[in-house]
Amino acid sequence: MFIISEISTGEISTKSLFFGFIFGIGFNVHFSFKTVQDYLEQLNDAQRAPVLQKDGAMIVIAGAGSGKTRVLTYRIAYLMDQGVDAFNILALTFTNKAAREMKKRIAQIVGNSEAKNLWMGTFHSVFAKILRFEADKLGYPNNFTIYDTQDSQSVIRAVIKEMNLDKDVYKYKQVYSRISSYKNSLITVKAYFGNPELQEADAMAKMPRLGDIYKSYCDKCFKAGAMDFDDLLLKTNELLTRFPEVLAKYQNRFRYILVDEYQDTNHSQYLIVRALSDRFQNICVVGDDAQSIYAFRGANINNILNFQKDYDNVNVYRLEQNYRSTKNIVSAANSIIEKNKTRLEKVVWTANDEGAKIKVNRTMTDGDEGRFVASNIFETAMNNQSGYGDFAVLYRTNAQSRAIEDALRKKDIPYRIYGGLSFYQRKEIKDVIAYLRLILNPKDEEALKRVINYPARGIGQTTMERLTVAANHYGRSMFEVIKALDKIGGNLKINSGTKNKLQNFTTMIESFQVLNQTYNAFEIAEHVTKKTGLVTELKKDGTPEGIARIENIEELLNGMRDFVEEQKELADTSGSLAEFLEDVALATDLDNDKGDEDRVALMTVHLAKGLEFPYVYIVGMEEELFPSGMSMNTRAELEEERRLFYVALTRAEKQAYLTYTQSRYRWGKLIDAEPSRFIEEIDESFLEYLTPVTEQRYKPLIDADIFEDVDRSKLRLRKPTSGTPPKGPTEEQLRKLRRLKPVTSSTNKNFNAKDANLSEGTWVEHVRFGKGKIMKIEGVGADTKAEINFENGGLKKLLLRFAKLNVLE
DNA sequence: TGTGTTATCAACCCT
DNA sequence: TGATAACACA
Repeated sequence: MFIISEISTGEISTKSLFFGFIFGIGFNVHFSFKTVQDYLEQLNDAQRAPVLQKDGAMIVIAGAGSGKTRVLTYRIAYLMDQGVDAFNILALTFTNKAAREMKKRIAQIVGNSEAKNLWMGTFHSVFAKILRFEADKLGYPNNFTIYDTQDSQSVIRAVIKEMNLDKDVYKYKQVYSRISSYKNSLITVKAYFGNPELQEADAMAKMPRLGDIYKSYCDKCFKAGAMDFDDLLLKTNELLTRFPEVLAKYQNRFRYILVDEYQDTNHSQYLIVRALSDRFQNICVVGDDAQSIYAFRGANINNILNFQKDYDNVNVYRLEQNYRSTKNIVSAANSIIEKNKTRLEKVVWTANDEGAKIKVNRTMTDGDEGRFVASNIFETAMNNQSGYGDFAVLYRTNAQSRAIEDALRKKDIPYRIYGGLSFYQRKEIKDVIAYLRLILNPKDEEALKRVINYPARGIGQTTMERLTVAANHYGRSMFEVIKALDKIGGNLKINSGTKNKLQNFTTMIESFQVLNQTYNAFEIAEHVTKKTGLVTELKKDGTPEGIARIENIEELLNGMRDFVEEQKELADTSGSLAEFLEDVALATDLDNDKGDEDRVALMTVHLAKGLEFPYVYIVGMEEELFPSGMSMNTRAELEEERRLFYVALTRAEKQAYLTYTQSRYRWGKLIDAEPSRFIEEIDESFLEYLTPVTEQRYKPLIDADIFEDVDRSKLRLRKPTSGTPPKGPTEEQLRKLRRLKPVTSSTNKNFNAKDANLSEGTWVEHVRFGKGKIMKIEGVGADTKAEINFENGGLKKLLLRFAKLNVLE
């Protein structure tokens, strides 16, 4: 027992010896070997306290960068050290990636073989697993398909069409999001029809048939043996409420529950946690109300705000020391979040260096903005000898990535875009996946519709419609109808040629099913891509796009091979197709990240939650964009945008940049923009303006960049269509540009109302509000405000140095 | 039935 | 602008 002799710490439980033993053998025989106690010493007092409270309910309010992941990992390790069986611990995280990383870290402390037994993952993946096990109780097959958003929306579109409803009134995306929010609030179809208020609300929104759509949608999913994302939570709730013995089983199993990012849980998730923790009440939730950014998809910030009321004797812990960022960044972020009214008391501070001020930069166009970011990254990387992996560009919407990408590419700076159209959403990938889905669940109508005639097999629209009718009539899936064509074919008007084609298809799928019993995911997929003719089809195509698609399929296959290899190392899994598909269905964009590339990261602020980078560029700091124009109607919405900005800013370790432009292409049009109010909200002492607000850089009315951008957009056209003459700015754009030459400088600090020819009684025109008369001017310099009565917008008070006004003669 | 072109429509954040 | 549905045509 040479290992034990190395241990110098006084009190060690046998368990930690045991874990240490495994750890020592498994990882490093020469080791500097550590015990759980050693790790505890790495925590500060505030972090250690929640780790050491073994039982009971507790909430850890963790400021940005305060080491909450450490607390969670060490708490789990400590529980195991105290004799809690890994099988009895459930840890729910926000992303799969977070779960994987945490598991890895725990394995380093307690040993791989024990960590493996932890239940750790996102709500969706953990309960998908449980549902697979218990599906029959709810009438679902245990090989149920998980529909993604596209699948769900496609079903809804079909329902709307079937019911002969006006698709302009019943917009499928809107319908989907309404249904989704019902599900997240646990309003089932039955509950919906039992609640006149809801029906009335939908009627008011001109969608009186919403309930019927909802019902039909659920029926279709059920028949297809499919659950959508929201079902994974809704059905779990159903399972736990309807079957007390099942509830008891999982309560007994998950004696210790930990929930990360608790501020972003929705009602459905909240109830699951409540139910599971009800018996033992060993519940630890971690979160930061200041970082709650998912209200738009049903997250309820009240879950964290009210946690103390939900359990007896809740201990509240606060992590307030930030280890990530400079004093400047922390203080700036604090000055922002203070503006929010609904929040828990907490003071984030740091012992780190003062650091550089946050740099604010203004440009003329979004193209300029991209070029600024690119050259700044280039210079900073050179000057500080940093790798490109130290940089992140964060934006509010995916559409903004384009200008940044263009600029980075021109400078040959390597980058990686996260999110957007993810790998698994590409057509060719979805096609392969659809075949694989059909193998496991032939009732999966969305998958069937997708591939039954791709590659072309001569099965057309008419045939499909006839099959749909028959499927509805017999209450069977299309696959089953095809199988039974010989018996019912007569009434279907499907000729024998078509019948043959259909049956060839089902026979092919069935042959795959047979193979699936002996081969792993990778082998099946390779066989499928060959046998179905998918690759042959793409090879025929021959275009660069077609070749890229083949490469993507190859990448998918490589990914599957890796997956199978990885699963082999874990004893309890086999790398089966079923396991792979579940992974894919619930994968997020971050999950594909290997993290080993030295590239600039481009992503939305939402995606950046939980990450950190030395240098962060927050671009598009403009009104209507950040804060988003769609989220400025209520105080709650605006506060969420502010929290989002808080999240963005607190990603930065050393240096943050805020950039905005004066005009930007949006929706294909050049529109003008004003700087975001969030820049103003930061205490000025933390900011440094790179484009001094006093300096008036002369810009010609028609900026060269504008032409450049217009020209580039033309170059992007794949096929230069014949004869269309090159277009400069349209007459309308020119008119707008002329009109918009601001009378009041957009950033002039020494603004003087007289110089701008503004006085009480002057008639002016505003870009958005139109014509109006100045009623009153108040304040001096940068703070000069005017009260203007707009003909269409009513009385508004505008800060003149930002308002773009035109004097009307 | 398949293909190429035109018209229309939507446009954030995401498991 | 770009994605996709609808449409015209071979």
